[in-house]
Amino acid sequence: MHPRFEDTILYYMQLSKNYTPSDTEGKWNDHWEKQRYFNSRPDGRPSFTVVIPPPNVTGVLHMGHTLNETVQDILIRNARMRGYNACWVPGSDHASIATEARVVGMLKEKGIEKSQLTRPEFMKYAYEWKDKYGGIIYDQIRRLGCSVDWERVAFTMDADYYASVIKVFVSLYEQGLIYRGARMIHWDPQAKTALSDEEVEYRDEQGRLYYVDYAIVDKSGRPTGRKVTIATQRPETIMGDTAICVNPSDPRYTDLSGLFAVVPLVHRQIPIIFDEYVDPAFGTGALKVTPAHDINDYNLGLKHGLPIIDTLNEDGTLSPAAGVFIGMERFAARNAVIKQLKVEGLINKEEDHLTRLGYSQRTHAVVEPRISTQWFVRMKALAQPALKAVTEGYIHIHPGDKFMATYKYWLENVEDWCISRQLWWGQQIPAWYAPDGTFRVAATRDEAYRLFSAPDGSRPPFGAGQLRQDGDVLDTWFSSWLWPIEVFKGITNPGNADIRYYYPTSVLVTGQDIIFFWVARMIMAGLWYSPESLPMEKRIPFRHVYFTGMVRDKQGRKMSKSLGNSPDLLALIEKYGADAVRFGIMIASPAGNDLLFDEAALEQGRNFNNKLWNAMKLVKGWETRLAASGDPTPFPVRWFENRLREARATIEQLFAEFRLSEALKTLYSLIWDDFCSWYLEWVKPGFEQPVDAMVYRRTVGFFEQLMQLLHPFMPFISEEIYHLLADRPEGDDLCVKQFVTEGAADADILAEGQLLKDVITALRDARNKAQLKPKEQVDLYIQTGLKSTYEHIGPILCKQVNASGICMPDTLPGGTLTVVLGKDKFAMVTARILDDDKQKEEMRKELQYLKGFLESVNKKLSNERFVQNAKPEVVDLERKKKDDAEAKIKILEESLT
RNA sequence: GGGUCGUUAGCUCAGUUGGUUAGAGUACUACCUUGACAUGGUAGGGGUCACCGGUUCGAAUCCUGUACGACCCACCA
Repeated sequence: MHPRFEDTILYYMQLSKNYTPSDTEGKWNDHWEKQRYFNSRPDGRPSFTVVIPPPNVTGVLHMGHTLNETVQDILIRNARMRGYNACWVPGSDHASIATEARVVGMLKEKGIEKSQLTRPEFMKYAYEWKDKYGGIIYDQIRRLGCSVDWERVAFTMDADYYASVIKVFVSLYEQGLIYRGARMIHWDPQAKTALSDEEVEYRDEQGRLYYVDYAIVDKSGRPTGRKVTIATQRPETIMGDTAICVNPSDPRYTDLSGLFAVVPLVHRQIPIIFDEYVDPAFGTGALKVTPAHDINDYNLGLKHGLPIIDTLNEDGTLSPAAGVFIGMERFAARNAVIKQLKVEGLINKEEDHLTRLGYSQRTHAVVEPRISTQWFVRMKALAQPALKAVTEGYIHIHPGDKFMATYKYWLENVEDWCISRQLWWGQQIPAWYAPDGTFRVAATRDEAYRLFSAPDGSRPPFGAGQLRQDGDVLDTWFSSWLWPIEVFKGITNPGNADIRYYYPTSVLVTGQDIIFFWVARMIMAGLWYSPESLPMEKRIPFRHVYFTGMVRDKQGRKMSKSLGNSPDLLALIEKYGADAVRFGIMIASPAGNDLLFDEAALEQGRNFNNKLWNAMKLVKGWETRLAASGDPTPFPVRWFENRLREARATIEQLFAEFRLSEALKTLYSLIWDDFCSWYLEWVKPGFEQPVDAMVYRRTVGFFEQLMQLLHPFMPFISEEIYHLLADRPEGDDLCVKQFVTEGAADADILAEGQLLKDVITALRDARNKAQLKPKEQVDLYIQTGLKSTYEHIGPILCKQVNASGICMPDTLPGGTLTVVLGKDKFAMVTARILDDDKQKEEMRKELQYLKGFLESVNKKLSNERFVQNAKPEVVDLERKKKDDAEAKIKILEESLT
């Protein structure tokens, strides 16, 4: 006996008017988990594996996550119901810089500066933060109905996971793919760390261009009276200038050869250099070169052997090397420099200038180009196979190839990846420095110490305790790129049973915004760390990538905290129910398209819940008044059986193409229109009339199948209704009920059903237009060549258009409500006199339309080239259209006279 | 500057290899509350498929170009 089924009868008697999600969702979550339906272990079935894109432990889930998790759950539940061993691994990402920035902010509010804390003290706060927000995220995932295996929760800073990251670092270093060096990198002065190129976001902004005069002197420093004006947006960097550069072909400046310029404010003498790089048309055609603070200037400096003067501290204040305004914040310093230059009369012009500024993705501080010693991954070697995996079709990207070009371009032009971060929250870089500054890379201090030994085995002249570990941590993506492997311990315990069974994962569902950060790098890592003996299709981390779009608000704006347009997921679940939230977010969300989030869609989902609930109440209500079965299978049952087969095939096809919102739309229409509006109305008995027992049994069967199809999308209500429809033995839950394959649909029966629907609609329309009240009964006469068809759909037709009965005479009675559909003509005789003129008016309109239609068809058919070139079936179709239209016109014209 | 994608009903979107005078949801209009559901029922109105040109018997669909929009990439101070 099902654990809660003893209450069913009582529960049924109390069935509420509307569906109440909060009564069922917690109950089913508990039940599914207790039955361990979501827990997966390798077995003989094929695996279907999804690893969750681990949310950052920085806060709560937003609507973008909601969309991604819903898509994943639909795929996982569908697979679970189709014979796969479905495994969905949940987890979260430590999100190094993002979390550290939030923790620092939280501490600041408490009046604690990070600089006052030791590293272990800080880590303690960070772990507390992680536990708090990780818990919130997991609760949200559960409330949404996500069928993840909670025994497989992974976190990118778990001990094993940490070890895997270190192991990968060491091995890439040993393979020469990681190096340490001084390079120009992007610096976040707020977080005081280096960033990768990908972590910088650019925004167009209105800047200002200042024209500054530099005096020209000869090589012994004597004034020449000549001056050069340069244009700059960053006057605060002039103290770092080490040259002035002009284009060698620029006639305005040829005389400057061999002369020097004097840097304003600091009065340092710098050379004039010549390089094609300078565009004579921009500004004044003269460029100040500041190698420490601009990537182009850095490259110019390298080429011309210029010194580098770093005038900024790590926090963005001016360093002693600046000589003036030391310690002043960079933007304040800019204003101070401008003011001083004006005092000295050296600024002769200012103008607005559109520019692009780089911001730190996480702290939103303006980044500084900065020369700094960091760790890098050589990307070229890793990129090659990753490119091949996608271009050669081992990994399929959905939708279509929309992102292929982007992916290809990035990999073909990829730069080395700066992976060191000057932070504490993350995996600490396993490099160990001797007192003399040399280092070795190893997973442990002892191992590193051993590496310092001379080739003859003699010990180094210092103790292991004197080794100092690199203080930096690794970029968070340097750990998450291992996610699909290490959640199955594929790096810390290679070749184990899990990794062999679950890897490669089946599909990765994620936002298109992290295609470079994560998707491309996971492919690199997957290929690099899978045994080379395996074929490509076993080394890729996933077979399909499903990109979801960005969730925006109704007005198309990005969801953000500052705009306050990002709804709270739990509040939405409270208000509409988890199924309705899932429905609402999926219904208008084709892969890769941005989704304009509108609560109206959730309302539609809630209404759909209610519709299902009431249909269940209707069907359950028949249970107590069953009559013995009469006829062979009645028409509505035969029709819906085939309609269901047809829709099932469509839905399976849409799943195969990852067109999930289309599948949901198909299902929605199947349930609401075909099942509720047509089928149930056709088989519904009159008030307090008995129901054919076989019809009841078949109807319950249909309902179950519909709930099964719906289950991946709306798991809670479908499971609830499944159990309310019948008593179920232990373990018979929709959640794990396997789909059965059925035969093909019978096209003839579907066509008859369509005819019936069309006739009903046409007759109802005529009744409406004649302003007949629903209660006014008519006598129905039909003139048709399909008498046998109308004989078996007749009773339904009568009920649906409120006719007392049907006659099929050779000629129809006059003075009636007349309807023409195809080659059939219908007449409804009413108890009262109808407005004949109005009816004729309708018929004339119809006639006019038909004549236009016929004309267009005739035009085609009289075109010889059409008849010659078009496919025969197309021509036949046109001929048929012509016949039908002519027949209908004839009937209409007869009726009018 | 380079690239990708998009433009179909008031709004959000389908429209499969070119072939019924273009479909759905939502919004809108009219009518309907006695028996599943007004979070509902029945029916209806609504589109020159962004624009110009081309290919074709035939174009929302294929091709040139234009306009507008979104996104990505790029070292022009």
